[in-house]
Amino acid sequence: MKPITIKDVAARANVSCATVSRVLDDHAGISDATKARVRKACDELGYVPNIAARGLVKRHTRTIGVVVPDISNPYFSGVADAIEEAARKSGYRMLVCNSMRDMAREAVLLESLMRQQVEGFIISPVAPESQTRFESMSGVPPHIYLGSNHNGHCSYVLTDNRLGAYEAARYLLSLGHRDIAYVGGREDSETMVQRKAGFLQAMQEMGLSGKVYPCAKGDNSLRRNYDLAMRVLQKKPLPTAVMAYSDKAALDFMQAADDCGIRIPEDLSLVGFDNISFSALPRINLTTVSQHKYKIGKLAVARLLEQIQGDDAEHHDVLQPELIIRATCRKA
Amino acid sequence: MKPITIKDVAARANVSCATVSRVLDDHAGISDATKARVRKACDELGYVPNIAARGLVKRHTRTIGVVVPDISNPYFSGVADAIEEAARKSGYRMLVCNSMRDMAREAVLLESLMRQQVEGFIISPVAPESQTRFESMSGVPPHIYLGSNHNGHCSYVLTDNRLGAYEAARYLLSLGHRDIAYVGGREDSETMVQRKAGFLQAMQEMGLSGKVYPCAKGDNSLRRNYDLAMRVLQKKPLPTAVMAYSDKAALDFMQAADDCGIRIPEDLSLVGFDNISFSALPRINLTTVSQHKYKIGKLAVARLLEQIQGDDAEHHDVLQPELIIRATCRKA
DNA sequence: CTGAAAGCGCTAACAC
DNA sequence: GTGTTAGCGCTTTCAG
Repeated sequence: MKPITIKDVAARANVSCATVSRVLDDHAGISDATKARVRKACDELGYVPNIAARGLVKRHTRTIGVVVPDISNPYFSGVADAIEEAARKSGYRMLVCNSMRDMAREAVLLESLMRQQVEGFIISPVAPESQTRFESMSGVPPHIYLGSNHNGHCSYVLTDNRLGAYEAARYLLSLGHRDIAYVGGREDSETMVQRKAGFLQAMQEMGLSGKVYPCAKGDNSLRRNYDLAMRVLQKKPLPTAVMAYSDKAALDFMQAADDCGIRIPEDLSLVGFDNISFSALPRINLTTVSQHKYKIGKLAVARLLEQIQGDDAEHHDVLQPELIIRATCRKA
Repeated sequence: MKPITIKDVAARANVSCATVSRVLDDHAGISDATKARVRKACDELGYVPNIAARGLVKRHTRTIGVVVPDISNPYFSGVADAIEEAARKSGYRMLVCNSMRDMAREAVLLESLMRQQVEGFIISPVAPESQTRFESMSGVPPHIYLGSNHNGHCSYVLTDNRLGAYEAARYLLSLGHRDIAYVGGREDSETMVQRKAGFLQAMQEMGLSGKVYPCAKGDNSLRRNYDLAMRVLQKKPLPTAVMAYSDKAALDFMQAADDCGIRIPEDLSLVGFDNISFSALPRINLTTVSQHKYKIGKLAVARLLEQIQGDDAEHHDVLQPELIIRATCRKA
């Protein structure tokens, strides 16, 4: 049972392929009679147009690619959902890929997306070097960066990471904490650099020096945050508060603290970053900095579509973070 | 800057398109000299083959579709990850879609996948009626069902839902619970029917009757589980234990219990189903029934590929669930 | 209003 | 070894 093509439909409706194509594309100037005949033939045959063939001749695919470092992280799946919705509303399809924080894989994915003739893509790069690589490639289609892993000379949409971390640190400070540790994040990530800078700035303004414990470079293991937390939890004296790079890192930290019998917030205050859905869970109730996933996705699609339509201006969209105070912090 | 085609490469390397095609496809019998020349031209031009054009002539796309009801649920994103990995290892690409538990959307997605000429798909259907619909359509490619939402006359891979629920109920019973409520799930879901049956069977074997509180039909709101939990938590007397349809529902139940000041497990024991990653979080520590996401995904791909290669036998793969005892249950 | 023909980028016979 | 040709399924001139 080989696939039904436009020819089969044409034959059955006693018209030419051109006519079938026209009614399927809703062209004006077709008699109602033939229109009906063609539609009927399509139904009877169960005809499904081959979108690739169409793309070939139309020279567009109405498809965008999305590549995120970790799709099972609710932050990224939330953003991807928002992108999908916005894209669909504009008649575009979305292809999502998971780079798994691996630059080599990221490059492979990008090429794969190009082979599939995406008209553009939205990427949350593994590291700033990703951009360098893209720029060295030829024929890279329009794209928008998500987050801070780029050199600034490009279109991007991000949450003000520095500000978010700054505000979180200020909050901890206002609670009387002075010995605050920053935990998690990879040093080769620009996002990390900025969050760390916000943290350090707030500390310095108080004449304090904050300690930073980044992830070991190149360690992408699932346990990396947990292991790191364990190391920090051995310190004596224990910091009175911890700012985690992300909610995911914060949750792993919480796990480790639990396993050590260190209570949060009684013994140690904790704040995250991202406001993923699971941070609002009962018992977790993580105080965190919120990024607006929906706005980010929507804006990224809008910018990408502008770029696809020929707007070659650089757009820098910086969204404001919001401190969500829940239950993992208390007075020092 | 229009896209580079095989012609451009051919021209630059002073060969025919056919030759370029041959070296790209690693055909035997090409002189090393031309091979090198072609490769060089590709690099210099930044040529990226158009996979759609190739698919047109090869009459295959090496692509499979996956449709899940809720990609932001870690259970499904876990399965999708496993599918992607298995597919990639066999030289296939994966397209994931999110039906959002909406049958109409599910149908649209399926057609969209067919337009994209997927060679087959793996679907976790919204409801058993989905299958009826697929069967009424013509030209539907090979496919594998995930879970229980089908009539059994098809290839599927699932976890033994009845057994899983049965074992969870037995566990609760062994702890001395007698007043157990089953909460969540939609009644038009076959998965629900089976889990409910396992629960009820265990109860009946003890001469008990279990109460079941399903979600309101058609309610896909984010709050549905929470609202339902609230209703159950108003009951007097309160059941001493609750079996939730899924971990997600269990987590929402926990939230509601917290908000009511009802303690888990002190006042009420709770068990979930799925063993999503977040159930192992500190403080959550949900006792649950585990489905093996990785095995499920891998097996589904293997079966689908067999089917694509012409094996038209029906395969029914039923995986054993595993009760994961954590900290949300205690003696009645 | 509709058909014939050319061609999108690529590969697969079949020549030479 | 390599080129020529035809054609995958579709849309789009250009005629009529």
